[in-house]
Amino acid sequence: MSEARQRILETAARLFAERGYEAVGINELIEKSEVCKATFYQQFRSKESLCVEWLRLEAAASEQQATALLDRDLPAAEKVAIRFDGLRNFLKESEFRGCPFSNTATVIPRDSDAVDVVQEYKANSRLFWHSLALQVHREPSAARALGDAWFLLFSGAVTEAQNAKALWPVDSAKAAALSLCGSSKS
Amino acid sequence: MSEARQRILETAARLFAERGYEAVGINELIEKSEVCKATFYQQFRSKESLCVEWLRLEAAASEQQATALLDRDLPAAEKVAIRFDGLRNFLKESEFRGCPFSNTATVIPRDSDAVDVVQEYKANSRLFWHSLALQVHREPSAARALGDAWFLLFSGAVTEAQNAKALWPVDSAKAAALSLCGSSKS
DNA sequence: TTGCCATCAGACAGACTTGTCTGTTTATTC
DNA sequence: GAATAAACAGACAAGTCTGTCTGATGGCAA
Repeated sequence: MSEARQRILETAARLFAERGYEAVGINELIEKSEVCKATFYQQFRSKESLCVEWLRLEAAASEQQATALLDRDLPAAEKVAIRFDGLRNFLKESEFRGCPFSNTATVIPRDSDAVDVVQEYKANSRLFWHSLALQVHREPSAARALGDAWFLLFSGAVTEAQNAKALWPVDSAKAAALSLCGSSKS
Repeated sequence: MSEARQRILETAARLFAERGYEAVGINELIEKSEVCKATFYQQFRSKESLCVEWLRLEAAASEQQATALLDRDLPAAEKVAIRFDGLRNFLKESEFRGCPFSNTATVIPRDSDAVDVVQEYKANSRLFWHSLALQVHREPSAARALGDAWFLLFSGAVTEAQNAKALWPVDSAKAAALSLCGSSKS
């Protein structure tokens, strides 16, 4: 990958995360990337194609993290706690920017390629919670119900922490998630 | 209220809900409202001030609906179910447009007055769930935990139904919400 | 040396945005 | 009938946006 492309992607990741995809213009982006406009359009067909690549990279990183957590030798409840603690840190450090995928999905056209990336990320995210739930329930349908509940609590926590600019949604979601986990262990 | 103002607000409610606040321009708005630009700017200081008014009206309508539901003479679990069924209908009819408040919050500047309206709406929404939870648990802290869990499941369902353009998040959230309700009834 | 290619620099196109302005028309009320 | 207020019509300002284009510059390899 060319150095220019690399710089663009790094800058985009930072700016898009900080202020959202649509609030960052190409002109600011290339300026902060120290790249001229022609170079940008040589590396990326359009702003949208940069968006797709950015989301793909974010998804890949997230995927890796999820797999690593799943593979650790810990009780499922512990992993659930770790996941919510990680969210807590993320939101705190990023000043409650929220989920890049959901946020981006609300501002792009319905037919954008980025929509597919968002949906794929979300599907994988749900699968992560399902896998985790299978470490609690052997019965598939019960595991799926538990996984979905975790997934939705997590998503709700991100959204409402972003809205309230506070951490209580994460704490409440974590508590609820753990209680779902504990109450069915017996 | 002048007829022009009324028409603007009605059109705004429709367009903003359909495509999001930032995707709708003033020019389209006044055209569809059959109102000329000078009239718009006589009725509203700016697009942002229209946004604030729109959200206030939405919040008031939602508030009214919530109060009506709370006051009905039904078991709490039934009311929870009704709330999620209502969400299901809303998403279906609106083609998964999601929560106008959360969606708008992601596209407006952090210092906009609309942010306050969003936060107030969300706070009231949370209070609704707390009130409902108090009909299950007498103990305040347990009720608050249950209410928060419901609130977050609901929020997660809205977000993920919007992303997936599917209804399963609502169904899963409803099931989880009812199981939380039922498991603690004893 | 010659050719190639990525990058730089930045003007430019064209379409959008919100918001202001001037002047005209219409309706209501005294 | 005249005065007042509101709405209409639409040009215009000033800025934004994405994306294209031309031409210069520097490095590398055959």
